[in-house]
Amino acid sequence: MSEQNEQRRYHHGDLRAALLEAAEHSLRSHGAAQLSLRDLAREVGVSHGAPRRHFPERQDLLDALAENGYARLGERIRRAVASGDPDFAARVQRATSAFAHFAMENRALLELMNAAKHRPEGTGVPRSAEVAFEPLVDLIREGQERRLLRVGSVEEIGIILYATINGLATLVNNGLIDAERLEELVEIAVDQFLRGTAP
Amino acid sequence: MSEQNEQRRYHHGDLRAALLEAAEHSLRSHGAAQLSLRDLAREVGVSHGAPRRHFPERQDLLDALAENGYARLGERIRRAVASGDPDFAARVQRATSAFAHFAMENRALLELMNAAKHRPEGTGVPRSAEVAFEPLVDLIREGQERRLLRVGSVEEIGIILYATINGLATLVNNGLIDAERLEELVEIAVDQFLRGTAP
DNA sequence: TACCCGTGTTGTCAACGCCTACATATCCGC
DNA sequence: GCGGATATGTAGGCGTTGACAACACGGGTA
Repeated sequence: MSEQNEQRRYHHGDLRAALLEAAEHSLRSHGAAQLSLRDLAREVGVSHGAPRRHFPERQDLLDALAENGYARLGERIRRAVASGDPDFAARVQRATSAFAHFAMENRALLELMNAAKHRPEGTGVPRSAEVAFEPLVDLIREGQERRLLRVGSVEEIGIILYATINGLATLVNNGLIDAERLEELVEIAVDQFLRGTAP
Repeated sequence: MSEQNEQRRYHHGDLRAALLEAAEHSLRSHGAAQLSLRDLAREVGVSHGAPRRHFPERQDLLDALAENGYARLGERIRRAVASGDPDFAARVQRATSAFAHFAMENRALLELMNAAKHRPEGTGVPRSAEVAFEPLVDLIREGQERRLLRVGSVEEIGIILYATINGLATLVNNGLIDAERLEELVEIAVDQFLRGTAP
């Protein structure tokens, strides 16, 4: 098949990926509630029934988007922790700042990630979320081992830090804080966090 | 009109309130996405077009629910602060614990309150949200005045505390933490918060 | 070659939000 | 209390959606 002829070969080739990409774009510009399977099908150039093969229900597609989001968020935090000034507090600040930037660049996606509607069995989304937590948890474990933080449940303290940044981002997302203030608020919050968990 | 005859007087009497009540129930049992205006109309016993008089668009009803939620949350926090052991730290713990309980008893509502889709002009929902913040902000202001907390922007510190609890509740809501752990996590978070903001 | 099965198409259904035209009740100035 | 203005509810309809089923295509393999 000639790749230059984009017109309608019967089989799309990689419909699943194409749908996810279109969905990501639609999510970004119109929000999850406005996202329509039939719209995506039109955009990608397939019939309205085709998406069903890859996402039997609409929620399956939303879950895939959320999972993807967690993977990217985790990777981004991981990179932020690894690069730059190796000072511990600086790395924590970079990690949370990376989170905040991700949140502002992917507002609707973050809301989707925070939605309660994921598949109940859900080894999918929750699992990918835990992977995104890992770099923060690792950082806190390291801080405790190096006696920079007081001892305590590493996982619980990591969750609290994650929740704080996520909560601030949520407040920006629904218009209760201006976006420009987020960076500063995160900085203050992390400052307080480090003082509060100091040995 | 005989009040005992519940059947179909042409005018309902207080349709707006009846719709909100039915919506609250539907929200609780099926979530905001499943909430249907026509369903509510059926439940209340009016025609499918009637709700439009009180909520021209579906989002208007969701906003009203969110606003109502903020009012109740604020009131609840206010009461928690006022009653019981007057020790400062104890009052902060009670305030946040009240928040956590509200969150667990109104999961779908909290998600709605955190949604980004409120009316843009929005002197409605954001305003009512700020009212809900007030008791926390007041508490922090008092702490600073009594030299129990280090000085700093009262509003910003209040927002951070609110965001932390809200973030933890969100993690419970989407299944990343077990609900039973919330109380303990909030307690730890508030502990850290008080240490982090100590003078 | 012949078959199989993953993938895409077509047609259908019930439900929804939103709209308009119309009906009925309630309120307010006379 | 009368009568029109206004608020509130009804009836019907339009276009869109998600989900479903029956069918069409075509690449991979025995």
